[in-house]
Amino acid sequence: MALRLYNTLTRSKEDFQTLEPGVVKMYSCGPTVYNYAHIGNLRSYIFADVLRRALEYSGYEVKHVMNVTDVGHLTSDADIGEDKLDREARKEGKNPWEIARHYEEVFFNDLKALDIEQPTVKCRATEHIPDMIALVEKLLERGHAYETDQAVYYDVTTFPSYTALSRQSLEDKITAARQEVQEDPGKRNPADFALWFKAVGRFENHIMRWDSPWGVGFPGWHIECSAMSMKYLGETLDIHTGGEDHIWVHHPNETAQSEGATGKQFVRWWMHGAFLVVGDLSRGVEERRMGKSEGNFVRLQTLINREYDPLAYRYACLMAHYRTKLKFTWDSIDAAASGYNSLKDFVARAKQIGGEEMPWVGEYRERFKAALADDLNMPMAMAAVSELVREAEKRKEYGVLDALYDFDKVLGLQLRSAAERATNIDKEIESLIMEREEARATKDWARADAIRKQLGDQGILLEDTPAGTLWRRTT
RNA sequence: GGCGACGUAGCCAAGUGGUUAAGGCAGCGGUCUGCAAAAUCGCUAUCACCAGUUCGAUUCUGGUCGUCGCCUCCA
Repeated sequence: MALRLYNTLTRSKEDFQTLEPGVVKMYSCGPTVYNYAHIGNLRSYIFADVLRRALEYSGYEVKHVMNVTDVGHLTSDADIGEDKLDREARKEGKNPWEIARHYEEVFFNDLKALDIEQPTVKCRATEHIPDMIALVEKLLERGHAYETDQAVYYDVTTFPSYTALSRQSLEDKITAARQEVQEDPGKRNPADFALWFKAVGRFENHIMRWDSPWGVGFPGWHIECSAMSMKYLGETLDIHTGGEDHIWVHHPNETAQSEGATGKQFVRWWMHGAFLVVGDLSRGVEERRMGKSEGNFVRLQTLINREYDPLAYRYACLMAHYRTKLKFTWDSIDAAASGYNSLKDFVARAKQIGGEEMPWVGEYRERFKAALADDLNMPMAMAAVSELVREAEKRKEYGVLDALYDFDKVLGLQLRSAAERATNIDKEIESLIMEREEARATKDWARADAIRKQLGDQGILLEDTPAGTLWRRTT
């Protein structure tokens, strides 16, 4: 199956092909582990996961690398500011490494709950400092970088295609827009960004620090992605994913660093996921990105506490295209939960009734694949799923599980295990159901209803259908 | 101030220069049903507004209004 994927670099959909036949080298910008990830962050990883699964579904082997930013980024612009990990560390009375490990663990647990495949390689920034230093040295050698008494900077004027991805002219940007921003007077251009910070001035007490050719300090906040992606995947990646906010700063910087060092194309497909937007959830939606200071911070755990299945959130994400912002409301997650539940109910029913796959199912297989191939149009793929289900019900031909389980390789909604869990009953319950069948045959409604009630109390719902009595666990 | 995106039914959300504008959720009415549950049928959108291009625009162009994002670490 040939995929067409939207490339931010060209702002168009292109026929996807790998550099090396059959193998996709894919890198995803991972989390900064100084706080919990919210569901907006997680949407990006669901997007990357669907992409990865679609590639695997298409027959590729995917080498997927994700970084863990445990160095901490600065809280404000440019060359000053408090390190986020340091700040959290002081607040919680732990050292930055402990903080980072905690949030990292929670993050990967969230991914697991969302049935997101683990990256082939997870790499921590703090464990790749020598790789970063080597890269900075190379950039210095090649004349892309310069040193001041505060830091080592990348000189963006040495990289002519710096704005190719962002398509924003540097002149138009406001620099030092915020009062607290203090620029290093040694910087040559406002857009120059740090490759290495020296532990001087405001950073004198920075907790995380390493030796380097430029003295004790810590790496800049873009260099890790260049160093680690090239270390594990080579100088040219097939796909690089991230949130759409990275189009203008982080990814151009990564490109400048990598291509500046190698002289080769860094990324062939840049792919960016759109934001989840949300407002004051107590009052309906005002479209606003989720943020810690916005009062709209929803974690996966928040959903779990409200008794939503994490996969209902995944389902909600699948109902919107990855390049379109998705409005999150309690109504929308309710809608997703209902839709997901009825899909699970259907597979449980189909599993019990069974049947051979009829030729008409082929049309839906084709529709699903076509939707997937068209830049991961999951809403359209999900529509094909819904219509497949409706068609099966209408025809009373339930041999559609092979197709649905096949689709689920990409959807990641755990349909097979949901069906198995829902229909798995022990001997005792089975014999009660049979007893009830006999009672119904003799119109002993009192006994039949008593058994229905008894099983209902155990979380087992019975459905009397022309095909016999079906059951499923509702808990 | 600069750049960009978006505005489709009660809610979420696809899509297209021209037969009936996907799908999900919610709602209403009917069928089926011992009960229950499910299923099924029907109903619910002049595609923000204005103008232009066109034989024809929701889809292209321009403008207006509104919303949002980026320009600063942030998915």
